[in-house]
Amino acid sequence: MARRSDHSLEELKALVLDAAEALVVEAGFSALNLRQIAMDIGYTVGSVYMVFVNRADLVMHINARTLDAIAANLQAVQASGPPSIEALAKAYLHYVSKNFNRWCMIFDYQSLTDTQIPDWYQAKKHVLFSAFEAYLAMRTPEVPEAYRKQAAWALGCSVHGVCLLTLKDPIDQADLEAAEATVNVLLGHFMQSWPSTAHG
Amino acid sequence: MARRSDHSLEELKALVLDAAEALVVEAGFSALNLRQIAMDIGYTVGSVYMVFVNRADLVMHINARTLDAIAANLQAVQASGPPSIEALAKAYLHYVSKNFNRWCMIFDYQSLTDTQIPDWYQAKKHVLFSAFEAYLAMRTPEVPEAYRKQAAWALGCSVHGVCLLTLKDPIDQADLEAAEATVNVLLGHFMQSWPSTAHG
DNA sequence: ACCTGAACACCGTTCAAGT
DNA sequence: ACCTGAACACCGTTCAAGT
Repeated sequence: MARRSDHSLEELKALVLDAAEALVVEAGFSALNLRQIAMDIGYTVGSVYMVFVNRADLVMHINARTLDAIAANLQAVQASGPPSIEALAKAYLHYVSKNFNRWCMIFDYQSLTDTQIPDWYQAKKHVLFSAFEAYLAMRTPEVPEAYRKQAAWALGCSVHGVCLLTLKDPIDQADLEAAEATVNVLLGHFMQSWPSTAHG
Repeated sequence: MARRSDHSLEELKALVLDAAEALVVEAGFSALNLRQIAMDIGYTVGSVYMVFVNRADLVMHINARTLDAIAANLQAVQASGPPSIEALAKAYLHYVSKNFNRWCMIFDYQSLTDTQIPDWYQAKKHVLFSAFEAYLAMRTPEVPEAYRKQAAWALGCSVHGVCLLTLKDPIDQADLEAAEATVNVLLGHFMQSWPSTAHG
């Protein structure tokens, strides 16, 4: 069987990615099955290895999309209103609650791969927190950059931790509201004493 | 072959648990292999199912041990010095850094099981944050309990999030110090404006 | 009653063979 | 050059058969 005129390798890669993402959204990380993906797009398992080196690589590329989507979400919030750190956190919370399975898989990847995580992927993870940093820079430009970065990292990790421990698989409204309330308590107290004189 | 005089079922269960824990500590969640465990303790795979319902159940019981160990650690810190929330957080950080693979598996379990997580296990996870709550209760008894609980939950989630995003597999001293610094920034700012007048 | 060992179903991954 | 399909190694899980 010669090359299929149906799809280029680029297109095949996109097909695999889309099918895999659909499985994850539907039923989570454990449902990401290479044979299922191949069947869904009308190819066989071997073809998946033409466009991804292995399952971990596929997972990583789905995660990259997820991280990009979150970053775009946060940037949209920043662009479309007065600067507010509560609004940023709320946007993050909402994305997570609406895309829980995809979001969870970001952490599954770490225990999945034995090889070194590539730099471009690591960088994407940090982009998430640049929104917080930009907010702090705008509000308190006098604070040294190093301290500001650390504070943004602390806040990002915190909001993240609240999501992880407060939300669970079938997200209900109560969970989401509880997470929002917790985040607001956290940000409220933190920002009330920001900036501190003790930075440096 | 009749019942082995070697071990009672209780003892067999402990053998499996110890062997499994050793594998996880050594090489992480993905190394937890039932055939390997059986070989290590001189039984066959089937015997594991005499004392655990399945792999997820075994993982859960290892996690329960881990959570108990963390709780004991935090209680020891509280008992052995002046109350300090920084000391509590530092103890948590140190436990995580010294038992990283075991700690990580706590989250792998959630995406591992399809069945409902039992209440006694869910409760253990919350015990982690009771240390923070006890500290807040001691320091500011006038704050309403509900608000205090929420603040403790917020702080617990935050410290947790910092661990998750700052520490990675081979823990080096630099990572640990960065995590400590981040946590100190966070707790410093939060406690500086605690209690707020806006609680309720 | 306890334990084995082989079977089953199902993975990810590879690769010689086809067109 | 692209794609298949079968094989391989390795899982978790089950269970009839042994002692």
